Amino acid sequence: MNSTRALEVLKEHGYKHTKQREKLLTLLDQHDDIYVSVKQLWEEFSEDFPGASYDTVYRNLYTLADIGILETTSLDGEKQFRFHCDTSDHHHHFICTACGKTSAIHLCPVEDVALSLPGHQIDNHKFEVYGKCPACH
Amino acid sequence: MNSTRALEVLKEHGYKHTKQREKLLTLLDQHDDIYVSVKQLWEEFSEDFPGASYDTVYRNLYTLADIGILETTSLDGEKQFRFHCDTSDHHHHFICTACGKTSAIHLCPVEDVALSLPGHQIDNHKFEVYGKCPACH
DNA sequence: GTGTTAAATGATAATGATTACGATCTAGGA
DNA sequence: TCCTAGATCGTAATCATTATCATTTAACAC
Repeated sequence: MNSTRALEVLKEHGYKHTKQREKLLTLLDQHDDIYVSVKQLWEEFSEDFPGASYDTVYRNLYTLADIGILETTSLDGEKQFRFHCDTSDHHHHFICTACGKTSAIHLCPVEDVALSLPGHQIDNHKFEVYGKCPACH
Repeated sequence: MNSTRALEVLKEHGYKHTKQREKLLTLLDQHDDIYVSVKQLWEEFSEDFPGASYDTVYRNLYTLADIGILETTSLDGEKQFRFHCDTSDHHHHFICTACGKTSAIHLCPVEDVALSLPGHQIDNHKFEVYGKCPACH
């Protein structure tokens, strides 16, 4: 997923193309596969839009997550955002706790778990691995 | 883990035995293997200690988690607590989103993940499965 | 049992993330 | 160009978490 494609998806969902959204998507593009906090994005955003409402950044990030453009996680009680991976296969992420950089993990045990929990209805799951990426290690 | 053993562990760590801590542990005992929020515990706690400080419940829960008596998770941005499992083997949890009840999951893919991420230093990981338990299903 | 002291609690408020709301502005179609 | 729904701004409310400090209390020595 990238900003160009994201703008199309926004349109498909009836959302308008605004300068603010374009800027926000550009920022997300720059962070590529790195999780970024609302606060950091708002700070970067404010360089181009002085006095920008925190709510604007916040609301748009949640909108983008809602329609599947972004994926989120929560680190230390703070939500983090990044573009949703393009790959169609189900996968998870290693997350570097130093820089936020992520690496895909292409194995998931949830199928096996389902077998070991008869009578349980499984709605979703979370599997994340934390540590230091090669660059930060 | 139960309240009796927990009081011993508290003592081992140099913490005092107070009526409040005893009550809190009793409450956790009653919830057994169910994740409970600070707020709910504080409400139940307040029945015996009217006007109890929220901070007392909160602080003690974090202390108990620090010394390994409790384990925590975060649901909808709210921390939840339960007694740490007695079993010494590494495991994870299925969590019922309706009642908070947990079931142990005795398989973990983190070893395999480590192999697929050369150069990464893995510090910890989170694997949780959410859904409805047999009773709530 | 009494006194001492460090720790715990109560009362209150600060902090930070998230969410809400009304007024104003603007994108996009008529 | 005009109109209108949607977006943004400015501000503030809400909620979970954390801090502060005076008061109380558990644990220990005597």
